[in-house]
Amino acid sequence: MTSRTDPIAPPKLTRKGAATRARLVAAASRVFAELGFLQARITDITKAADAANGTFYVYFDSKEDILRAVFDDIIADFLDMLREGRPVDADPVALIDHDNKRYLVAYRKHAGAMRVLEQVATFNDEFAALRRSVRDRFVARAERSIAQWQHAGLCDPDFAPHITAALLVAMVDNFTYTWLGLGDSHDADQVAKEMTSVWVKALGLNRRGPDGRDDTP
Amino acid sequence: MTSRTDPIAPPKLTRKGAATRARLVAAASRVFAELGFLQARITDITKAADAANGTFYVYFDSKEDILRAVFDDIIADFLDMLREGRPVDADPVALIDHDNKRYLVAYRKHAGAMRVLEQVATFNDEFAALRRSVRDRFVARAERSIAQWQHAGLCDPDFAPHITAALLVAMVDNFTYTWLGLGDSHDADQVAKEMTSVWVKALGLNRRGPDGRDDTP
Amino acid sequence: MTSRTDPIAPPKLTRKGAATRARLVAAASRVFAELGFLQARITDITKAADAANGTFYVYFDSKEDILRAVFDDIIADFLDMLREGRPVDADPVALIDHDNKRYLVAYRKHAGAMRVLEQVATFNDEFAALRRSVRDRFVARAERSIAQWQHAGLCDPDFAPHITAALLVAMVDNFTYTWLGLGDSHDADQVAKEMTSVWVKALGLNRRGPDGRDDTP
Amino acid sequence: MTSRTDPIAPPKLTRKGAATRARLVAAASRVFAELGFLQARITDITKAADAANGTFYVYFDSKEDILRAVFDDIIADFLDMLREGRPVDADPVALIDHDNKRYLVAYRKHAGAMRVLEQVATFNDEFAALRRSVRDRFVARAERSIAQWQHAGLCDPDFAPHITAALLVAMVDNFTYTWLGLGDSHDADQVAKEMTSVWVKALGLNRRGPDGRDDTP
DNA sequence: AATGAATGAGGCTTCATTCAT
DNA sequence: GATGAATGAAGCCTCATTCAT
Repeated sequence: MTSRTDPIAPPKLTRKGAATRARLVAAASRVFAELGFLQARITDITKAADAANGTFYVYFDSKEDILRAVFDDIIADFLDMLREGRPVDADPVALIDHDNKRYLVAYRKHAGAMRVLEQVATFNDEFAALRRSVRDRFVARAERSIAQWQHAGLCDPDFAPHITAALLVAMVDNFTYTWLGLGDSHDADQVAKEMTSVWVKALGLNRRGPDGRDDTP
Repeated sequence: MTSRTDPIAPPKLTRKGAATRARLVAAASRVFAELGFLQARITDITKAADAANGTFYVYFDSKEDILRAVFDDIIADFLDMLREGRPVDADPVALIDHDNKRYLVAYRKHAGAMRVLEQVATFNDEFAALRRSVRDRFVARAERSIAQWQHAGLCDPDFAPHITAALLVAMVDNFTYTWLGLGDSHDADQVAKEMTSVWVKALGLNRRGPDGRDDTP
Repeated sequence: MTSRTDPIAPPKLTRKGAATRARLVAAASRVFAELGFLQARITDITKAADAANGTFYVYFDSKEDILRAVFDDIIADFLDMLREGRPVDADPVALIDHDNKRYLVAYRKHAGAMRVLEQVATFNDEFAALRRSVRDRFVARAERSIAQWQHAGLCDPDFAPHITAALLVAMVDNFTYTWLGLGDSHDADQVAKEMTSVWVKALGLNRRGPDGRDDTP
Repeated sequence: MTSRTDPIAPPKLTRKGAATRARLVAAASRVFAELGFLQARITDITKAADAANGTFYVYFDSKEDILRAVFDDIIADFLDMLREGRPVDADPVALIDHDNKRYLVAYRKHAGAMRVLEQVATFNDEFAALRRSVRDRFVARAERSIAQWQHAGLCDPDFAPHITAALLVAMVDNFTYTWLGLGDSHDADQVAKEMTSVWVKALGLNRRGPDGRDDTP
């Protein structure tokens, strides 16, 4: 059951059809965020989209299918936000700080959807894979950076990059989930600061000033 | 209708009744671990317990109710395992190392149930609260220790104990979930080592040798 | 499925057994009156009798069976109350007045059970027959009296005794049901007075004084 | 959840939908009349309507809900039949005679439904209220007429209109139920005649001839 | 393209009754 | 005689999905 959004077989939609489809996706996004995937009924979605029940199946094969479409949009935006404005050639600390802050911002924007993804991943293999792929991407990026920094003598050489990256990503990921997804209350600035601080200390990064000298006390 | 597991009104069961109830709970534990909560049907549980369908309702009101009973046992054991053998008066590093290792061992033992808890917590408020309470307990303990260490001058004084504790617990919690709950592959010894290492470095702990001298290089 | 109360095959009960059985019947009477037959569960009865579930089936075959036992007692008492103190050789009016009043008193005493009978009679042939037999007894008695009075020239000769008796019994029966069974509010003295009045006028009875003279104005 | 028959929020049905709904109501009417409310299963209704099981729940929430719809139709027709052709300015006797006869005709037409109402009223408060409201309407009308006649000097002034009206309505109501609802056998003409006769005599009505003179013997 | 009616598989739950002790 | 655990038939109801316009 391939998604209608499968780029291999792009469906030809009239302008009106595309609009209806988009309305459904937007409605689904709202409904899922509010009720969760399990609780949401097809009817809730079509009602929210002001469409007839049967219209749903003109564009989607199943609830999973429209969720896929919802995530297509959201995950793309989520990833875009993370890449956006990433400093080139910045020192490690600045980079980590930027990445963490972007993550928090992006997560806050899509907290509803992320919570849904967290839910669906617990019982659906496909979305478990999607959820994992998002994480793996971060782990891989972090791992790459860490290895580089180790190689360049910018941080401790004595730990396994992969596990450490996985640990730190788990930290960011899950803390953010409980905070923004589930409603733990924390001060945003402090969170960003401490989060970066843990990374920096865990990696044993030497903070370099603008002149390249190590300014660790 | 109150749960049959309500500690306020403990039902008086004959030996036989208690045995059947226990068989159902054990069966439910297995079935939930294998199929997940959502996928599991009452019938799966009674079949696994070799009981008639209606027997289920002699002891439990609903799938949620028996899950509660399953968790009654498992969470208690989980927490017991964490407390077990905790060194008294050990230095911080040894303590952290112990706690992390115990956590991993306990989690491995109950990985199935923990995965179920993770699932149910995404759509059921009661179990979301349970899941959170387990976490909060760890956060609180960590926070308490950290504050002590800060006060005693054993670790960095410059960070907020609560957020840092929450971050590190999130790390352990979620890494363990993806590793033991979802099947990421990692080397157990290495995980324990790096996990503790991140804590130690994040907290800026001074590792003391047996003679009490700071042996940080 | 014959009742355990079947007089043809009287069960031999020990003193203790008879007591338990009686406790169950009494409990059933209360429970049925409070919840109605349909709503009442066997469990409600045994609980009210402070007996174990299975004990019920030591003495009764089914819910219908114990209801039969409940009615055995109650209908007998109901009929006894009606016969009790019936004046011999009284004039028709006094007789009618007495019968109506006794009916109201007896009904009030057993209103709960009568309501149950009314309910059960709507779906169970056996109890429909019981309910009808109670009524038929009254109709027959009234019809007999009326025919006598017609023959004796004490009332109008121009109406069919059977239908008129059935009409007047329906009136008493059903008015009493809605009043005492369902909770319509009326003044008891007034009801008795008007009820008798309708009978007297409907039958065209000549009220005789103690000296036997017609005292109709 | 409000009933689909809620007049406040009338559902917009297509012609086809309305037809299916009507088929279900008609089927329910038949099934209830034949089996009684309690014995009837949803499946019996959908089978009789030649519809799938789930179709029932497209239009109704429960067995009670469709019964409401059945009664919506039937009670309305029942009441219409009673009003139909009521003589204006007729003398009391003619009016009573007309009302009684119409009642018998209307009841005969809807005997099945009335028996169902009698059943459901014994355990369901809503329908108990409906059943009572039908009766109260008659009592109120009778009471009004009686009071008028008393005021106009057309009948005895010495009795309480409300109780007497309630008594006479109980008579008609319940006699008719046992006769047409439960199958007592009586001659229709004779019933109507005696029924009216009891009313007339109970009320002490003076039968006026065409010239307005009292023609009571 | 859009509609909304129709479907029916599937799981839950009750509780009268039976059983083993 | 008394117990209380065990049973399973029976019917309800939901809702994703299909169908016919």
